[in-house]
Amino acid sequence: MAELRLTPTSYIVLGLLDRWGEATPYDLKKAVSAGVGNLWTVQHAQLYSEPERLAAAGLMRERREAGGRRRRHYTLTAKGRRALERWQATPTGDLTELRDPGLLRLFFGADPAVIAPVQLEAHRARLAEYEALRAATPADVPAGPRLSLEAGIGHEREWVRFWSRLAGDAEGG
Amino acid sequence: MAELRLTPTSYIVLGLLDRWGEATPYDLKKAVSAGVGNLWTVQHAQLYSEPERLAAAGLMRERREAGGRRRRHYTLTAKGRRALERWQATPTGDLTELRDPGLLRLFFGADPAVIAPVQLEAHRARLAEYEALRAATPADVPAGPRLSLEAGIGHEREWVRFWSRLAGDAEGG
DNA sequence: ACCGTCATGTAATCGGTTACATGATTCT
DNA sequence: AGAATCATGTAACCGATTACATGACGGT
Repeated sequence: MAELRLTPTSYIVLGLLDRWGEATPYDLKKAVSAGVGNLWTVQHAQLYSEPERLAAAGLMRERREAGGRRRRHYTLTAKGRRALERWQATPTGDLTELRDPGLLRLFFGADPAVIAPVQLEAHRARLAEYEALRAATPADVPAGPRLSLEAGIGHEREWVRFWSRLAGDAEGG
Repeated sequence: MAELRLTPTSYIVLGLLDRWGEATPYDLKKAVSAGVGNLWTVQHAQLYSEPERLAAAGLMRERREAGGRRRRHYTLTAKGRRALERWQATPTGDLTELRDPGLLRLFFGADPAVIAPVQLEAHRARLAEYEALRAATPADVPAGPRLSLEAGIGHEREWVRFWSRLAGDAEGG
């Protein structure tokens, strides 16, 4: 029940549990890949340690299978749900950094003609993937994931614009 | 001279040193704030430990002041410069994740009417800052930083579009 | 039978963040 | 003279990544 800092990873676990009702770390792993993973990756090892931390703080309950694999199943406690809701209701002025590996190279003097084509292709592929995902999205998925996907698409388009111009310049020059 | 993994932080240090010629950790801190910091933040404590790591691997040389503050001054070695150049010349297909705290809340069901206005204002402020920066940029800054700033502006515009729509929907609905 | 790939987890390492400190300037 | 901020570092902690393992299952 000690104090602990809640990180984005914590809220990802809390948020997923809120939807799933009950889940093992492996369920969480699958859930991450299926959704949030596009927006915020979590290493699978953390899906074992983080619920443990959260359980120690009383935000989740652990049930251990008696036989066989002895899997751990987690569920939110009321306290956990409150923490999640408080977080959802608290707007942030925090902004992400770009933290883009290609752009970092560019910043430090890499030749755009070298960087741009590879980045361009990677972003195009991702954009296509997102758009396919959107096309395949059933009507009943909640607004959150849908909007996040829209955001992702918007930014991928922006990257494609950016790197296209650089790749084009190199080619044309 | 042991093997070590070079992280983005490493390349930031190498890249800055390459421009500055020689610098103390505090110089690096100022250099980060002035430029790359907008794209990729580095905690100041790491600007003490990272050069040490790099020096141990032979990528940089350390000179210690004899008296007074006994500051450490670092310069690139030939090996360090080679590492930097190799990195610059190696395109990546690695892509960043969005990792946006506001979007994460949205994903997990936060109310856009709560999140959007605050995010919108923050992004507008940042956009204005970037545009001011661009306006004030002297003609002789190298292409790297200039292009990075362009990328930053593009993405901030995208965020403003995104959150505007959500804030507007909430208001209009 | 063998191979690959899910499924499922633990352990160790390490980079990065936070906290702690203190002298020097500048401002009121 | 005191407050606040800048300058300059060190130390401790911890979350996250990487590496290491092993059993089950589907296919050739």
